Amino acid sequence: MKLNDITIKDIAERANVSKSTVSRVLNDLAIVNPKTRETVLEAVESLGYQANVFARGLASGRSMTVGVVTQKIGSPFYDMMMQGVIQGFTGTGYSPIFVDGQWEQSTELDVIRTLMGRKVDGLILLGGDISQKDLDDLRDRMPTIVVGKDVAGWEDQCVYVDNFSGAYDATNHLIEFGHRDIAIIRGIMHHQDAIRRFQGYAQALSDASIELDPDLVLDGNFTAQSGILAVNSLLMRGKSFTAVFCANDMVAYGARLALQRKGIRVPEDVSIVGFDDQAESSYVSPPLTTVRQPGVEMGVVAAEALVKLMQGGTCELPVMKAVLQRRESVSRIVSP
Amino acid sequence: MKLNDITIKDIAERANVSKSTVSRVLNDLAIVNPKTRETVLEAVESLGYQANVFARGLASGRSMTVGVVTQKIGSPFYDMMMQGVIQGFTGTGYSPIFVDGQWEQSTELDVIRTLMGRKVDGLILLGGDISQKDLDDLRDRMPTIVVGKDVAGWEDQCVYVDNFSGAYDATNHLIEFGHRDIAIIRGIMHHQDAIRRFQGYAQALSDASIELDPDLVLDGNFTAQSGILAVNSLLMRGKSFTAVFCANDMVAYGARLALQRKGIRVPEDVSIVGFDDQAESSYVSPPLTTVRQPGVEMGVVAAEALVKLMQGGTCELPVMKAVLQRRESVSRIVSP
DNA sequence: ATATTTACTGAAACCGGTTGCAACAAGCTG
DNA sequence: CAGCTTGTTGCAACCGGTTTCAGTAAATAT
Repeated sequence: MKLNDITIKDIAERANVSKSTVSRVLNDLAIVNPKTRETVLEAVESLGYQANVFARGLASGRSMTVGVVTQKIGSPFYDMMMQGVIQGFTGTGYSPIFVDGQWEQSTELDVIRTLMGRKVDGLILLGGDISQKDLDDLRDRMPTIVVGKDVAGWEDQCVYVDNFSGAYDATNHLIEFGHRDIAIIRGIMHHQDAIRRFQGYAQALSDASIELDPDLVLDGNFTAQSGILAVNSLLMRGKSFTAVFCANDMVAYGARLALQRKGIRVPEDVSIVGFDDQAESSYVSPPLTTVRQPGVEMGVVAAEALVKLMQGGTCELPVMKAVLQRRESVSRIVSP
Repeated sequence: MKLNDITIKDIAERANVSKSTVSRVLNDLAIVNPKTRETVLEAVESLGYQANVFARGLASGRSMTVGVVTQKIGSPFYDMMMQGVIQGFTGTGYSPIFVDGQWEQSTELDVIRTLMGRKVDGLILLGGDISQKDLDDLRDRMPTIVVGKDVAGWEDQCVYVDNFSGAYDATNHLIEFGHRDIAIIRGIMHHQDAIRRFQGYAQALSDASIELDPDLVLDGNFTAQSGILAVNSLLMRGKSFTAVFCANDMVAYGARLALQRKGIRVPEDVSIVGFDDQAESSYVSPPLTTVRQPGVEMGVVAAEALVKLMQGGTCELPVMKAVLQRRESVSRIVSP
């Protein structure tokens, strides 16, 4: 807990060497006599020396911090990724600084500006809406990893799950269980994931020769409230359906509640599938069948990749799989 | 998006003044001729100058960053507070750095060390286990705000809710609804909140002249899984009970699921109350009666207070109320 | 008119590291 | 033994700001 005002000069004096030598030992980027090295390290140890980040940053240009732009702190999926990012950086010497883009392109550019002003060594973008051009510019300036969406030409620097196939699998699961009238509550349709998920849904229907019924396509905004609204409007219109595929788990919670309020049972009367597999989904009633996105892992992987990138290496990003978690919110349709 | 390598020297040249004058204009801590000032500001504007944080930090000792120690990223309540903290700092010029203490005293001290090495200007501790002595030491070194627990002698620097009265109210609500055999699934009992909540529970029982039955006191660890375990063990022992007060909402989810698995209905057969009011609780089935902790607000308030503290002022911290949210997981007992 | 403030500005030291370059000793080569 | 590496180290410049201190010109006091 001791705060030390011990500088490199103190170490130098204590070890009877020059500041330069101490610096060399600390960064081992030059050959130092093993004995000298030992002496210096002892001095460092006994005085509890900790380098001043500012001095180091000023002199070297490196800051040992990375900027992480998230979109909405408190949203389950982004939180998972943040958790992963922190995890991925612990022990590497880099500290993440988190900023919130709030799903606003201008805010996002603003906060990135701030981060650059803070001289971060690298950037992790969790989702986000900024233009391809700005992204490309960014990449020229500093190591950057994008998480949660794929960007054209950025194959090596993107960590994302295949939303299309996740949605396809989910929809297909419903179809296999005998469902034909499958409603979808979509996400915000200018988000890539929302689009991909819708495409996966449409493809699965098409592959099963089920015509996509526009009346069964509802729009939402990833919140539970929007799930409630969507189901209510569906019910109001008297559309018949036996299953709902939701943009994410929160929407699924809302949808389930809205159904229950009308006396419609899940899954006996209507089946529900979500997307994300947030922590609560295993424990709600009924436990939610959903597509698991490995948010934490994505964060970890992104952090590790960025470290490699910042150290001048290249990184191999694994493909992340979205896998269907079958639980109890889907039931088999008994053919009449 | 432009990255600028423009230094104070460039501004000085452009404005035909010295570096010192530019610095004075930028920090306005000395009288500068309005005309000179104008010229400098124009130069700053037109060149898009942004001060180098390292140089500034090195010279002034201030870093404009604050350290935030959380306990578990991804845990709903801490996430709410983090969200609030970020919110509270936006626009103040300070950036928060988040680190994770992982509920380990030693880790916590470690990460605080790291933060000090990064020369943060202030510290926000979200929860945490470090000793009173270490806390006191810390406070001597730098502005510190503790969130989520009360510390003796730190009245002006703690933001916390009254867990005791929250738990008291929750338990009392159950009593008023006719419950007498009220089980409790406690949190980790060396956490202050867990202790306070238990005390509130005990007091409410005592005030209603209900004897506390040790067999109805179960231990958990704030996870849904521990809620399941607790309920199962309760059921196994054949104890009769009509209500369960849970350490937090996650535990409540687990408890509900375990009951349902045994065919016990909530709230018809057994009532449940949680603590935290996380976002999902309004939408689960049945919507969970719980005690709302204003996590986001607490974060905001903490950030604002710390800013005042760092600027040499003092701060007035409002008392945060934990208020009972009555929803549908509690039912009235019909007296026989 | 001279002395003394007052208002403003610049030179230079300093913050605590990193790094290019010179220096010096020891070991080799011829 | 002179000449040249090689290994190791220190000196000093530099990174880009802040801040002390002295200095100048104008304003006020005497």
